[in-house]
Amino acid sequence: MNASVEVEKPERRRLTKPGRKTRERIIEAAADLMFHHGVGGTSIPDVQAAAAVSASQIYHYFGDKRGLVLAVVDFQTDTKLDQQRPLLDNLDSIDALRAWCDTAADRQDAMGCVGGCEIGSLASELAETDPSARTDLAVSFDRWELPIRSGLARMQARGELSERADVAALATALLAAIQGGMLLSQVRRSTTAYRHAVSAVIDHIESYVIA
Amino acid sequence: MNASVEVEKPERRRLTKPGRKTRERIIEAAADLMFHHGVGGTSIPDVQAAAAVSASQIYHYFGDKRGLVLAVVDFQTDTKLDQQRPLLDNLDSIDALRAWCDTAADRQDAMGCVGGCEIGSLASELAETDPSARTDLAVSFDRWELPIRSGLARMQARGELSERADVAALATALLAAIQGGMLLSQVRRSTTAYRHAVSAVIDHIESYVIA
DNA sequence: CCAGATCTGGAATGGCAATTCCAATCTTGC
DNA sequence: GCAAGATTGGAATTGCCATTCCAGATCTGG
Repeated sequence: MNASVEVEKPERRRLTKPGRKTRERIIEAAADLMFHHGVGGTSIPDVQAAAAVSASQIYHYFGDKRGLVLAVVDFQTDTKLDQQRPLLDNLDSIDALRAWCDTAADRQDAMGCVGGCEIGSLASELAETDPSARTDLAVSFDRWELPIRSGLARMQARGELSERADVAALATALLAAIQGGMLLSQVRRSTTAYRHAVSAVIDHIESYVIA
Repeated sequence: MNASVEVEKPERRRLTKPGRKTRERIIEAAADLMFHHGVGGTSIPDVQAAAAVSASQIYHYFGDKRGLVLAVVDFQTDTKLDQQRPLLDNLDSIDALRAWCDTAADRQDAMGCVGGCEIGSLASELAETDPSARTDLAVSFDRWELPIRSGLARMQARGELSERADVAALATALLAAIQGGMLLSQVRRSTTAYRHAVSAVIDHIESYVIA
């Protein structure tokens, strides 16, 4: 059983110290470019310039552009989830849910609603283009949804949420509201839609709260 | 009031009968390709082949690729709104809202959850790429949201919905749930997320219904 | 029917993107 | 410290794409 684990990433050991640094620099530059201009709008020469590396370095570390894109998907998922912690891991009250969503709204306002959601944008662009990216992004959304569901489940276990509440469905609904709200807000350049969307779903969750 | 209509497209008169037909064929082919492979994944030669036209015809009718994309945005908006009628114009009961959303879910299931929402996909890909496309898509979403809000407003005017309900916010929330649900469903290849998302928001709307 | 405009075919152009290659230069385990 | 392997630079290759051009065919109003 551990054989398969070792096979998963055997070449990781072959990365030297400066190599790891270069690899990381490439991913960060690519993630930034792809967030602002889309995957299709980001060329390898663009990444070269932004990361100050040569073409051979990119191909050395990622094989081809698809490989780089997959690395960016992982990076953005880790980054986005990390930046939401510790709020994300403590979504076990209505107030916590609201505060968490408000934080995202304020951050979006701060950047002028440019760019939408890092993961959602990648998902939309890659879903029909790159099958392995699609499955990776499905995992990303699962990782995002899990702490929401866990928080709701904890509320339910504590008896604060009705047994009739389907916490899995509610977590999915909230994530969907976030994604759809972000998209509308990006297009409209106003977080109003995002705020209305998450507010509606959280209000609905609140209706299951046991007074 | 009809003056503005005539001013809107003054060169339309210069399109000859076969010209209009060719133009339409190009748009339909481009819309289909861009839906399945994205705007960036659709080249002019691709459109040429699919529509059986020469390059000069595309440039004759649309100027450049951006012009074609804008035409596709308009076409997809008109098409999507039309295909939802007459349900879309009669969203003035909870049952009507549910039936309308179910129809979309069933259609999505029928195509294996491939492609997501025609408008949402364009929006995500073009929002930061093409400013005029972004504003066009903002209008598209407005056109979509309006009949939802109108239906809710009618319910409220009839006294079926509490005065405390913010019908504009609720309409936005439902549209966001649709978009986010579609995106999650596209990535997961299952309409479960879409169904949960719209169900949550419609349940919330129902909480404002006056028994 | 005919003149002017529209429409069409197909080749040419110029640029850029993805990828490859190879030689030279570091890093690291031993 | 030294070999083996990792890393890097930069040019070269190949192919495709957006766009242009122009000549010939077709259409439409009068």
